Amino acid sequence: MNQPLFAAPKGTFDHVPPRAETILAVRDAMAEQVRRAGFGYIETPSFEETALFVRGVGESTDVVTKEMYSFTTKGGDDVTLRPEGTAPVLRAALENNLHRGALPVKLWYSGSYYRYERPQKGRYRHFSQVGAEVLGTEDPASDAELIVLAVDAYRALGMTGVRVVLNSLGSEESRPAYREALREYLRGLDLDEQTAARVEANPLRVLDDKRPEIQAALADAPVVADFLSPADRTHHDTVCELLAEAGVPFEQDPRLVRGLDYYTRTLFEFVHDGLGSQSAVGGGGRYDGLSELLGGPRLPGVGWALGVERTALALEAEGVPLPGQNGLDVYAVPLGGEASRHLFGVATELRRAGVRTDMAVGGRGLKGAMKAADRSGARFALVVGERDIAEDEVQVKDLRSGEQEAVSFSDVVPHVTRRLGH
RNA sequence: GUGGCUGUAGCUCAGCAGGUAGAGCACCUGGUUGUGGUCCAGGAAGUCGCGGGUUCAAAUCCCGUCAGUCACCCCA
Repeated sequence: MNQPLFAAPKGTFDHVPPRAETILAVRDAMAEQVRRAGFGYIETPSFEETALFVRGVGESTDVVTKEMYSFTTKGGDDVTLRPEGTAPVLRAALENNLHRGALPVKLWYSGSYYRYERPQKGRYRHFSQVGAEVLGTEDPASDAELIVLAVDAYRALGMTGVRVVLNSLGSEESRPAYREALREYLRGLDLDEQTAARVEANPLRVLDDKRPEIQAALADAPVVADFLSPADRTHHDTVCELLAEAGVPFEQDPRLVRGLDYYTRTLFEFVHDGLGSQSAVGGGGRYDGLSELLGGPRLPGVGWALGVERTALALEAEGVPLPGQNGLDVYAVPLGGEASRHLFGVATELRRAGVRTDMAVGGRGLKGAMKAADRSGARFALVVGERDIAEDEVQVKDLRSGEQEAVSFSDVVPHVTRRLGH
Protein backbone atom coordinates (compact mmCIF):
# COMPACT_ATOMS: atom_id res chain seq x y z
CA MET A 1 0.00 0.00 0.00
CA ASN A 2 2.81 2.37 -0.81
CA GLN A 3 3.07 2.94 -4.53
CA PRO A 4 0.25 3.80 -6.88
CA LEU A 5 -0.95 0.39 -7.93
CA PHE A 6 -3.05 -0.72 -10.81
CA ALA A 7 -6.61 -1.39 -9.80
CA ALA A 8 -9.28 -3.48 -11.47
CA PRO A 9 -11.30 -1.30 -13.85
CA LYS A 10 -14.41 0.36 -12.48
CA GLY A 11 -17.22 -2.08 -11.95
CA THR A 12 -14.99 -5.13 -12.22
CA PHE A 13 -13.60 -7.34 -9.50
CA ASP A 14 -11.20 -10.14 -8.77
CA HIS A 15 -12.39 -13.38 -7.30
CA VAL A 16 -9.69 -14.34 -4.81
CA PRO A 17 -9.35 -17.30 -2.46
CA PRO A 18 -11.11 -18.51 -0.51
CA ARG A 19 -14.27 -16.82 -1.78
CA ALA A 20 -13.44 -17.66 -5.36
CA GLU A 21 -14.17 -21.28 -4.51
CA THR A 22 -17.79 -20.29 -3.98
CA ILE A 23 -17.96 -18.95 -7.49
CA LEU A 24 -16.71 -22.26 -8.84
CA ALA A 25 -19.16 -24.19 -6.71
CA VAL A 26 -22.05 -22.06 -7.96
CA ARG A 27 -21.13 -22.67 -11.58
CA ASP A 28 -20.73 -26.36 -10.93
CA ALA A 29 -24.12 -26.68 -9.27
CA MET A 30 -25.83 -24.96 -12.18
CA ALA A 31 -23.92 -26.96 -14.77
CA GLU A 32 -24.74 -30.20 -13.01
CA GLN A 33 -28.48 -29.59 -13.32
CA VAL A 34 -28.54 -28.88 -17.04
CA ARG A 35 -26.16 -31.69 -17.88
CA ARG A 36 -28.49 -34.09 -16.13
CA ALA A 37 -31.31 -32.87 -18.32
CA GLY A 38 -29.63 -33.50 -21.65
CA PHE A 39 -28.31 -30.04 -22.44
CA GLY A 40 -25.17 -29.84 -24.61
CA TYR A 41 -22.37 -27.42 -23.83
CA ILE A 42 -21.80 -24.53 -26.21
CA GLU A 43 -19.23 -21.74 -26.22
CA THR A 44 -19.43 -18.62 -28.30
CA PRO A 45 -17.03 -15.66 -28.58
CA SER A 46 -16.98 -12.96 -25.93
CA PHE A 47 -17.74 -10.38 -28.58
CA GLU A 48 -20.04 -10.28 -31.57
CA GLU A 49 -20.99 -8.03 -34.40
CA THR A 50 -22.73 -5.05 -32.81
CA ALA A 51 -25.74 -5.43 -35.09
CA LEU A 52 -26.55 -8.83 -33.59
CA PHE A 53 -27.40 -7.21 -30.26
CA VAL A 54 -29.08 -4.17 -31.76
CA ARG A 55 -31.46 -6.40 -33.70
CA GLY A 56 -31.75 -9.22 -31.22
CA VAL A 57 -31.99 -7.42 -27.93
CA GLY A 58 -33.85 -4.44 -29.36
CA GLU A 59 -32.98 -0.95 -30.42
CA SER A 60 -34.99 0.74 -27.69
CA THR A 61 -33.64 -1.27 -24.77
CA ASP A 62 -31.33 0.26 -22.21
CA VAL A 63 -28.87 -2.52 -22.86
CA VAL A 64 -28.44 -1.40 -26.44
CA THR A 65 -28.82 2.34 -26.01
CA LYS A 66 -26.41 2.86 -23.16
CA GLU A 67 -24.88 -0.28 -21.75
CA MET A 68 -22.86 -1.82 -24.54
CA TYR A 69 -19.09 -2.00 -24.71
CA SER A 70 -18.77 -1.33 -28.41
CA PHE A 71 -15.71 -0.57 -30.47
CA THR A 72 -14.39 -0.58 -33.99
CA THR A 73 -11.64 -3.03 -34.81
CA LYS A 74 -8.49 -2.20 -36.76
CA GLY A 75 -10.19 -3.81 -39.72
CA GLY A 76 -13.17 -1.51 -39.39
CA ASP A 77 -15.69 -3.97 -37.94
CA ASP A 78 -18.16 -2.79 -35.32
CA VAL A 79 -18.12 -5.28 -32.47
CA THR A 80 -19.51 -5.40 -28.95
CA LEU A 81 -18.55 -7.32 -25.83
CA ARG A 82 -21.59 -9.51 -25.27
CA PRO A 83 -24.11 -8.00 -22.84
CA GLU A 84 -26.19 -11.19 -22.79
CA GLY A 85 -26.05 -14.75 -24.03
CA THR A 86 -29.24 -15.65 -25.84
CA ALA A 87 -28.72 -13.75 -29.08
CA PRO A 88 -25.17 -15.10 -29.53
CA VAL A 89 -26.24 -18.66 -28.81
CA LEU A 90 -29.11 -18.44 -31.23
CA ARG A 91 -26.76 -16.96 -33.83
CA ALA A 92 -24.35 -19.84 -33.27
CA ALA A 93 -27.12 -22.43 -33.49
CA LEU A 94 -28.32 -21.01 -36.80
CA GLU A 95 -24.81 -20.60 -38.19
CA ASN A 96 -23.92 -24.18 -37.33
CA ASN A 97 -27.25 -25.53 -38.57
CA LEU A 98 -28.05 -27.11 -35.24
CA HIS A 99 -31.72 -26.45 -35.91
CA ARG A 100 -31.68 -28.70 -38.96
CA GLY A 101 -31.12 -31.75 -36.86
CA ALA A 102 -33.33 -33.24 -34.19
CA LEU A 103 -35.43 -30.74 -32.31
CA PRO A 104 -35.44 -29.39 -29.76
CA VAL A 105 -31.83 -28.36 -29.45
CA LYS A 106 -30.89 -27.97 -25.79
CA LEU A 107 -27.81 -25.90 -25.06
CA TRP A 108 -26.09 -24.56 -21.96
CA TYR A 109 -23.17 -22.22 -21.52
CA SER A 110 -21.10 -20.40 -18.94
CA GLY A 111 -19.05 -17.27 -19.28
CA SER A 112 -18.46 -13.56 -18.85
CA TYR A 113 -20.77 -10.73 -19.86
CA TYR A 114 -20.21 -7.00 -20.04
CA ARG A 115 -22.44 -4.01 -19.54
CA TYR A 116 -21.35 -0.43 -19.22
CA GLU A 117 -23.39 0.55 -16.17
CA ARG A 118 -22.91 2.45 -12.97
CA PRO A 119 -21.90 -0.27 -10.51
CA GLN A 120 -23.81 -1.01 -7.34
CA LYS A 121 -24.40 -4.00 -5.13
CA GLY A 122 -24.93 -7.01 -7.36
CA ARG A 123 -24.46 -5.03 -10.53
CA TYR A 124 -21.10 -4.90 -12.23
CA ARG A 125 -19.61 -4.10 -15.59
CA HIS A 126 -18.17 -7.56 -15.84
CA PHE A 127 -20.16 -10.47 -14.50
CA SER A 128 -20.66 -14.11 -15.22
CA GLN A 129 -23.68 -16.19 -15.78
CA VAL A 130 -24.66 -19.72 -16.63
CA GLY A 131 -27.30 -19.95 -19.31
CA ALA A 132 -29.52 -22.58 -20.88
CA GLU A 133 -31.69 -22.48 -23.98
CA VAL A 134 -34.19 -24.87 -25.56
CA LEU A 135 -34.64 -24.19 -29.26
CA GLY A 136 -37.21 -25.50 -31.68
CA THR A 137 -40.25 -26.19 -29.56
CA GLU A 138 -43.21 -24.30 -28.21
CA ASP A 139 -44.00 -27.02 -25.72
CA PRO A 140 -44.71 -25.47 -22.30
CA ALA A 141 -42.93 -28.48 -20.81
CA SER A 142 -39.67 -26.86 -21.85
CA ASP A 143 -40.55 -23.62 -20.09
CA ALA A 144 -41.36 -25.54 -16.94
CA GLU A 145 -38.33 -27.79 -17.27
CA LEU A 146 -35.98 -24.82 -17.30
CA ILE A 147 -37.60 -23.21 -14.28
CA VAL A 148 -37.44 -26.43 -12.29
CA LEU A 149 -33.78 -26.94 -13.20
CA ALA A 150 -32.86 -23.47 -12.02
CA VAL A 151 -34.72 -23.88 -8.75
CA ASP A 152 -33.06 -27.24 -8.21
CA ALA A 153 -29.67 -25.67 -8.81
CA TYR A 154 -30.37 -23.07 -6.12
CA ARG A 155 -31.63 -25.74 -3.78
CA ALA A 156 -28.59 -27.90 -4.41
CA LEU A 157 -26.46 -25.01 -3.24
CA GLY A 158 -28.44 -24.84 -0.03
CA MET A 159 -30.29 -21.65 -0.85
CA THR A 160 -33.77 -21.37 0.56
CA GLY A 161 -34.76 -17.78 -0.10
CA VAL A 162 -35.31 -17.77 -3.86
CA ARG A 163 -38.75 -17.06 -5.22
CA VAL A 164 -39.99 -17.74 -8.70
CA VAL A 165 -41.93 -14.86 -10.22
CA LEU A 166 -43.90 -15.71 -13.33
CA ASN A 167 -45.85 -13.90 -15.99
CA SER A 168 -46.96 -14.30 -19.57
CA LEU A 169 -46.54 -11.51 -22.08
CA GLY A 170 -48.64 -13.23 -24.70
CA SER A 171 -47.59 -14.39 -28.11
CA GLU A 172 -46.63 -12.17 -31.03
CA GLU A 173 -50.32 -12.25 -32.03
CA SER A 174 -51.85 -11.18 -28.74
CA ARG A 175 -49.17 -8.95 -27.30
CA PRO A 176 -49.64 -6.00 -29.68
CA ALA A 177 -53.21 -5.50 -28.48
CA TYR A 178 -52.05 -5.30 -24.91
CA ARG A 179 -49.23 -2.98 -25.85
CA GLU A 180 -51.68 -0.58 -27.44
CA ALA A 181 -54.08 -0.70 -24.53
CA LEU A 182 -51.28 -0.05 -22.08
CA ARG A 183 -49.90 2.75 -24.21
CA GLU A 184 -53.31 4.41 -24.32
CA TYR A 185 -53.58 4.20 -20.56
CA LEU A 186 -50.07 5.56 -20.02
CA ARG A 187 -50.60 8.48 -22.34
CA GLY A 188 -53.31 9.62 -19.99
CA LEU A 189 -50.84 9.95 -17.14
CA ASP A 190 -48.67 12.90 -16.25
CA LEU A 191 -45.21 11.48 -16.77
CA ASP A 192 -41.73 12.89 -16.96
CA GLU A 193 -40.18 13.34 -20.37
CA GLN A 194 -38.04 10.24 -20.30
CA THR A 195 -40.85 8.00 -19.20
CA ALA A 196 -43.22 9.52 -21.73
CA ALA A 197 -40.72 8.67 -24.43
CA ARG A 198 -40.59 5.12 -23.14
CA VAL A 199 -44.36 4.90 -23.42
CA GLU A 200 -44.01 5.39 -27.15
CA ALA A 201 -40.92 3.21 -27.66
CA ASN A 202 -41.75 0.31 -25.37
CA PRO A 203 -44.67 0.81 -22.99
CA LEU A 204 -44.28 -2.56 -21.26
CA ARG A 205 -41.06 -1.43 -19.68
CA VAL A 206 -42.81 1.31 -17.78
CA LEU A 207 -44.37 -1.44 -15.66
CA ASP A 208 -40.90 -2.22 -14.36
CA ASP A 209 -40.29 1.28 -13.01
CA LYS A 210 -39.58 1.18 -9.29
CA ARG A 211 -40.41 4.74 -8.44
CA PRO A 212 -43.35 4.74 -6.02
CA GLU A 213 -45.23 7.51 -7.83
CA ILE A 214 -45.06 5.52 -11.06
CA GLN A 215 -46.16 2.32 -9.37
CA ALA A 216 -49.07 4.16 -7.80
CA ALA A 217 -50.07 5.55 -11.17
CA LEU A 218 -50.06 2.04 -12.61
CA ALA A 219 -52.63 0.73 -10.15
CA ASP A 220 -55.44 0.77 -12.69
CA ALA A 221 -53.35 -0.10 -15.72
CA PRO A 222 -54.61 -2.85 -18.02
CA VAL A 223 -53.27 -6.30 -17.18
CA VAL A 224 -51.65 -8.65 -19.69
CA ALA A 225 -53.66 -11.57 -18.47
CA ASP A 226 -56.82 -10.02 -19.92
CA PHE A 227 -55.29 -9.93 -23.38
CA LEU A 228 -53.97 -13.46 -23.65
CA SER A 229 -55.33 -15.56 -26.50
CA PRO A 230 -56.85 -18.94 -25.60
CA ALA A 231 -53.66 -20.62 -26.82
CA ASP A 232 -51.50 -18.32 -24.67
CA ARG A 233 -53.75 -18.98 -21.72
CA THR A 234 -53.44 -22.75 -22.15
CA HIS A 235 -49.69 -22.50 -22.56
CA HIS A 236 -49.34 -20.47 -19.41
CA ASP A 237 -51.69 -22.68 -17.40
CA THR A 238 -49.73 -25.75 -18.43
CA VAL A 239 -46.47 -24.19 -17.26
CA CYS A 240 -48.09 -23.40 -13.92
CA GLU A 241 -49.47 -26.91 -13.54
CA LEU A 242 -46.15 -28.54 -14.31
CA LEU A 243 -44.38 -26.34 -11.79
CA ALA A 244 -46.92 -27.16 -9.14
CA GLU A 245 -46.59 -30.87 -9.81
CA ALA A 246 -42.81 -30.56 -9.55
CA GLY A 247 -43.16 -28.97 -6.15
CA VAL A 248 -41.86 -25.61 -7.27
CA PRO A 249 -43.79 -22.73 -5.72
CA PHE A 250 -44.18 -19.60 -7.79
CA GLU A 251 -45.91 -16.24 -7.70
CA GLN A 252 -47.76 -14.67 -10.59
CA ASP A 253 -46.79 -11.08 -11.22
CA PRO A 254 -48.68 -9.36 -14.01
CA ARG A 255 -46.24 -6.45 -13.77
CA LEU A 256 -43.19 -8.54 -14.51
CA VAL A 257 -41.54 -7.46 -17.72
CA ARG A 258 -37.91 -7.69 -18.63
CA GLY A 259 -35.59 -5.29 -20.34
CA LEU A 260 -34.99 -7.29 -23.49
CA ASP A 261 -37.41 -6.91 -26.36
CA TYR A 262 -37.38 -10.47 -27.61
CA TYR A 263 -39.52 -12.06 -24.92
CA THR A 264 -42.91 -13.58 -25.73
CA ARG A 265 -45.34 -15.54 -23.58
CA THR A 266 -43.55 -17.08 -20.59
CA LEU A 267 -41.44 -14.71 -18.59
CA PHE A 268 -39.87 -15.44 -15.24
CA GLU A 269 -37.40 -14.20 -12.72
CA PHE A 270 -35.69 -15.81 -9.75
CA VAL A 271 -35.56 -13.23 -7.01
CA HIS A 272 -33.86 -13.09 -3.65
CA ASP A 273 -34.24 -10.50 -0.91
CA GLY A 274 -30.68 -10.52 0.35
CA LEU A 275 -29.17 -8.64 -2.56
CA GLY A 276 -30.12 -5.07 -1.99
CA SER A 277 -31.84 -3.43 -4.84
CA GLN A 278 -30.74 -5.84 -7.55
CA SER A 279 -32.98 -8.65 -6.47
CA ALA A 280 -32.91 -10.94 -9.50
CA VAL A 281 -30.47 -13.81 -9.22
CA GLY A 282 -31.61 -15.17 -12.54
CA GLY A 283 -34.23 -14.77 -15.16
CA GLY A 284 -35.43 -15.70 -18.58
CA GLY A 285 -38.35 -16.40 -20.79
CA ARG A 286 -39.63 -17.50 -24.13
CA TYR A 287 -38.55 -15.80 -27.35
CA ASP A 288 -40.48 -17.34 -30.18
CA GLY A 289 -39.74 -14.56 -32.64
CA LEU A 290 -36.05 -13.99 -32.04
CA SER A 291 -34.75 -16.29 -34.75
CA GLU A 292 -36.76 -14.46 -37.37
CA LEU A 293 -35.55 -11.12 -36.03
CA LEU A 294 -32.04 -12.34 -36.71
CA GLY A 295 -32.96 -13.35 -40.25
CA GLY A 296 -33.37 -17.03 -39.47
CA PRO A 297 -36.29 -19.40 -39.92
CA ARG A 298 -39.15 -19.74 -37.48
CA LEU A 299 -37.44 -21.24 -34.42
CA PRO A 300 -39.23 -20.78 -31.12
CA GLY A 301 -37.16 -20.94 -27.97
CA VAL A 302 -37.06 -20.50 -24.25
CA GLY A 303 -34.13 -20.00 -21.92
CA TRP A 304 -32.65 -18.45 -18.84
CA ALA A 305 -29.48 -16.95 -17.49
CA LEU A 306 -28.47 -17.30 -13.87
CA GLY A 307 -26.13 -14.74 -12.36
CA VAL A 308 -23.13 -16.39 -10.76
CA GLU A 309 -22.02 -13.48 -8.58
CA ARG A 310 -25.55 -12.64 -7.53
CA THR A 311 -26.13 -16.23 -6.54
CA ALA A 312 -22.95 -16.14 -4.47
CA LEU A 313 -24.17 -12.92 -2.83
CA ALA A 314 -27.49 -14.54 -2.05
CA LEU A 315 -25.73 -17.53 -0.48
CA GLU A 316 -23.68 -15.18 1.67
CA ALA A 317 -26.78 -13.24 2.66
CA GLU A 318 -28.39 -16.46 3.82
CA GLY A 319 -25.28 -17.47 5.69
CA VAL A 320 -25.04 -20.73 3.79
CA PRO A 321 -21.64 -22.25 4.53
CA LEU A 322 -19.41 -21.55 1.58
CA PRO A 323 -19.07 -24.72 -0.41
CA GLY A 324 -15.97 -26.09 -2.03
CA GLN A 325 -13.13 -24.91 0.15
CA ASN A 326 -9.90 -26.44 -1.01
CA GLY A 327 -9.17 -29.07 1.59
CA LEU A 328 -5.81 -30.66 2.03
CA ASP A 329 -5.17 -34.19 3.21
CA VAL A 330 -1.50 -33.93 4.05
CA TYR A 331 0.95 -31.17 4.96
CA ALA A 332 4.64 -32.06 4.84
CA VAL A 333 7.05 -30.45 7.32
CA PRO A 334 10.76 -30.86 6.61
CA LEU A 335 13.52 -29.91 9.05
CA GLY A 336 16.45 -28.81 6.96
CA GLY A 337 17.49 -29.15 3.36
CA GLU A 338 18.16 -32.88 3.41
CA ALA A 339 14.73 -33.59 4.84
CA SER A 340 13.21 -31.22 2.30
CA ARG A 341 14.63 -33.28 -0.55
CA HIS A 342 13.23 -36.48 0.94
CA LEU A 343 9.79 -35.03 1.59
CA PHE A 344 9.59 -33.42 -1.82
CA GLY A 345 9.66 -36.92 -3.26
CA VAL A 346 7.08 -38.17 -0.79
CA ALA A 347 4.77 -35.24 -1.57
CA THR A 348 5.03 -35.94 -5.27
CA GLU A 349 4.19 -39.61 -4.77
CA LEU A 350 1.24 -38.74 -2.57
CA ARG A 351 -0.18 -36.35 -5.14
CA ARG A 352 0.23 -38.93 -7.86
CA ALA A 353 -1.73 -41.28 -5.64
CA GLY A 354 -4.53 -38.72 -5.49
CA VAL A 355 -3.78 -37.37 -2.02
CA ARG A 356 -4.07 -33.59 -1.71
CA THR A 357 -0.69 -32.59 -0.35
CA ASP A 358 1.15 -29.38 0.41
CA MET A 359 4.59 -28.86 1.88
CA ALA A 360 6.36 -26.17 3.88
CA VAL A 361 9.03 -24.39 1.87
CA GLY A 362 11.47 -21.61 2.52
CA GLY A 363 13.15 -23.21 5.51
CA ARG A 364 10.57 -22.20 8.10
CA GLY A 365 11.12 -23.31 11.65
CA LEU A 366 9.33 -26.38 12.87
CA LYS A 367 6.90 -24.41 14.93
CA GLY A 368 6.00 -22.12 12.08
CA ALA A 369 5.65 -25.02 9.71
CA MET A 370 3.37 -26.87 12.12
CA LYS A 371 1.28 -23.75 12.41
CA ALA A 372 0.99 -23.66 8.65
CA ALA A 373 0.03 -27.33 8.71
CA ASP A 374 -2.70 -26.58 11.19
CA ARG A 375 -4.08 -23.68 9.22
CA SER A 376 -4.03 -25.65 6.00
CA GLY A 377 -6.76 -27.84 7.36
CA ALA A 378 -4.81 -30.98 6.45
CA ARG A 379 -5.67 -34.18 8.26
CA PHE A 380 -2.05 -35.34 8.63
CA ALA A 381 1.30 -33.66 9.03
CA LEU A 382 4.41 -35.52 7.89
CA VAL A 383 7.46 -34.48 9.88
CA VAL A 384 10.97 -35.46 8.82
CA GLY A 385 14.31 -34.39 10.35
CA GLU A 386 17.84 -35.78 10.44
CA ARG A 387 17.01 -38.37 13.06
CA ASP A 388 14.18 -39.72 10.94
CA ILE A 389 16.29 -39.89 7.83
CA ALA A 390 18.92 -41.83 9.77
CA GLU A 391 16.27 -44.30 10.86
CA ASP A 392 14.36 -44.34 7.59
CA GLU A 393 11.22 -42.97 9.22
CA VAL A 394 8.55 -40.39 8.67
CA GLN A 395 6.59 -39.05 11.61
CA VAL A 396 2.91 -39.16 10.67
CA LYS A 397 0.89 -36.93 12.94
CA ASP A 398 -2.88 -36.93 13.03
CA LEU A 399 -3.69 -33.25 13.40
CA ARG A 400 -7.11 -33.89 14.85
CA SER A 401 -6.14 -36.28 17.65
CA GLY A 402 -2.55 -35.14 18.02
CA GLU A 403 -1.37 -38.74 17.88
CA GLN A 404 1.81 -39.44 16.02
CA GLU A 405 3.46 -42.58 14.75
CA ALA A 406 6.63 -43.40 12.84
CA VAL A 407 6.29 -45.04 9.43
CA SER A 408 9.09 -46.09 7.14
CA PHE A 409 9.60 -44.04 3.98
CA SER A 410 8.56 -46.91 1.75
CA ASP A 411 5.29 -47.33 3.65
CA VAL A 412 4.23 -43.70 3.89
CA VAL A 413 2.13 -43.47 0.76
CA PRO A 414 0.14 -46.68 1.31
CA HIS A 415 -0.14 -45.87 5.03
CA VAL A 416 -1.60 -42.42 4.39
CA THR A 417 -3.92 -43.49 1.60
CA ARG A 418 -5.23 -46.30 3.77
CA ARG A 419 -5.89 -44.02 6.72
CA LEU A 420 -7.64 -41.54 4.48
CA GLY A 421 -9.85 -44.35 3.26
CA HIS A 422 -8.83 -43.94 -0.37
C1' G B 1 -26.16 10.18 -16.62
C1' U B 2 -28.15 11.93 -11.35
C1' G B 3 -27.98 11.78 -5.91
C1' G B 4 -26.43 10.12 -0.65
C1' C B 5 -22.41 8.05 2.22
C1' U B 6 -17.25 6.66 2.92
C1' G B 7 -11.74 6.97 2.11
C1' U B 8 -6.48 6.08 8.80
C1' A B 9 -1.79 -0.72 9.48
C1' G B 10 -2.98 -6.88 5.36
C1' C B 11 -8.55 -6.88 7.34
C1' U B 12 -12.52 -4.40 10.49
C1' C B 13 -12.48 0.18 12.55
C1' A B 14 -11.39 4.10 16.71
C1' G B 15 -9.13 8.93 16.88
C1' C B 16 -12.05 14.65 14.10
C1' A B 17 -13.96 21.13 20.55
C1' G B 18 -6.71 21.20 15.44
C1' G B 19 -0.76 19.79 18.91
C1' U B 20 2.96 15.28 13.46
C1' A B 21 -1.43 8.11 15.05
C1' G B 22 -4.25 3.66 18.09
C1' A B 23 -7.21 -1.07 19.03
C1' G B 24 -8.95 -5.93 17.70
C1' C B 25 -8.03 -9.73 14.25
C1' A B 26 -4.15 -11.45 10.98
C1' C B 27 1.26 -11.82 10.33
C1' C B 28 6.56 -12.72 12.23
C1' U B 29 9.89 -14.13 16.51
C1' G B 30 10.57 -16.25 21.28
C1' G B 31 8.70 -19.01 25.74
C1' U B 32 9.34 -25.63 23.84
C1' U B 33 18.23 -27.36 20.71
C1' G B 34 12.34 -31.55 16.64
C1' U B 35 5.96 -30.52 16.70
C1' G B 36 0.10 -27.05 15.45
C1' G B 37 -4.71 -25.64 17.50
C1' U B 38 -4.95 -22.44 24.01
C1' C B 39 -1.84 -19.06 26.76
C1' C B 40 2.25 -15.39 27.70
C1' A B 41 6.09 -11.90 25.95
C1' G B 42 8.03 -9.19 22.08
C1' G B 43 8.23 -7.43 16.89
C1' A B 44 7.24 -5.69 11.97
C1' A B 45 3.65 -2.82 9.48
C1' G B 46 0.45 3.53 7.93
C1' U B 47 3.69 9.85 2.90
C1' C B 48 -3.94 9.26 7.77
C1' G B 49 -6.76 8.53 -0.97
C1' C B 50 -4.42 12.76 -3.75
C1' G B 51 -3.75 18.26 -4.49
C1' G B 52 -4.35 23.04 -2.66
C1' G B 53 -5.97 26.53 1.30
C1' U B 54 -6.52 28.45 6.61
C1' U B 55 -3.06 28.02 10.94
C1' C B 56 2.77 28.63 14.86
C1' A B 57 0.63 23.60 14.15
C1' A B 58 -4.20 19.75 9.93
C1' A B 59 -5.87 12.58 9.98
C1' U B 60 -8.89 16.44 12.35
C1' C B 61 -11.38 22.85 9.48
C1' C B 62 -12.29 24.75 4.04
C1' C B 63 -12.07 23.96 -1.45
C1' G B 64 -11.05 20.77 -5.34
C1' U B 65 -10.04 16.02 -7.26
C1' C B 66 -9.80 10.73 -7.58
C1' A B 67 -11.52 6.15 -5.80
C1' G B 68 -14.94 3.01 -3.39
C1' U B 69 -19.88 2.14 -1.92
C1' C B 70 -25.24 2.42 -1.88
C1' A B 71 -29.49 4.12 -4.48
C1' C B 72 -32.30 5.92 -9.11
C1' C B 73 -32.78 4.77 -14.53
C1' C B 74 -32.27 -0.67 -15.76
C1' C B 75 -30.82 -5.55 -15.10
C1' A B 76 -27.62 -11.20 -13.97
